[in-house]
Amino acid sequence: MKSCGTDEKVNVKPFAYAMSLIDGKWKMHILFWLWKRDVLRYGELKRSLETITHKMLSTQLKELEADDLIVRKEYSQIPPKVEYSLSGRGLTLMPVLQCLCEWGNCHIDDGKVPEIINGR
Amino acid sequence: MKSCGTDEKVNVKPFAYAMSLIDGKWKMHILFWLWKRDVLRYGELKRSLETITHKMLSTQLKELEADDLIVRKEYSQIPPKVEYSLSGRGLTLMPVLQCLCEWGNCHIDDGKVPEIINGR
DNA sequence: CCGGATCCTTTTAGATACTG
DNA sequence: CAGTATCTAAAAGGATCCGG
Repeated sequence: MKSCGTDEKVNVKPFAYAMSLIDGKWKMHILFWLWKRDVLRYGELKRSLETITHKMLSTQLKELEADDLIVRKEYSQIPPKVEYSLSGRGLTLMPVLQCLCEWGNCHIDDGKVPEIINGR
Repeated sequence: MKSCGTDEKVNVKPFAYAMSLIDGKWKMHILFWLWKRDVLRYGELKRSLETITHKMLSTQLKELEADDLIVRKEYSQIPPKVEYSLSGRGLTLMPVLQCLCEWGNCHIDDGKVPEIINGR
């Protein structure tokens, strides 16, 4: 039974809000790797994401940090060393990624041809 | 305890595969509305998404249909009538959206300022 | 090693007009 | 009503150089 009138099953705003934080092209992928590896330096992250460029990585990292989804830890030394990890708030988002991973596992070979996967 | 060697907590490919299906700018939003409303005509969908353009909507719908996440039902009549809904496969993706909605609900007023929300 | 700034190319998105 | 096609404007992306 649904409450008649203004709202149905789900509300738009919480969804739209969550989407606005993660809809950058690489954000989910960055969160994924930080989840998988716990802590990564800038260069490690770049290598993990393979095809991402310098510019993209730094802008996306800054936005994620501004939204308090990741934490940036800078060591004052030369050469510089910067480590990234999930923030507490970022961690709470991991069930979503978990869910997505499970879905991928179940459906990756659905009969459909995923060229994306075979591609590289 | 993690299996040492090649893989850790999670695999990349299932995640990358899932991401590849939903990373279009409007895809998640379209799936969301079809979930919320069950069935929507082309025009209804367009109104629901508010700022989406004609072109975007049709291309994203075609891709979602090609990936078997939604179903397009065309009535042969004049004026034309086309209804969109989630496919069986698309439905299995809803736990992910559910999860995202719940996260949004919990974090939408985290103290952080979501201009996105206040904006309109 | 990290990452900001710049220039330039490619992609994407919006507006408009047109068809069945 | 539900699209497609075309043209143009805007944004994203890549390469490179520089500086802490």
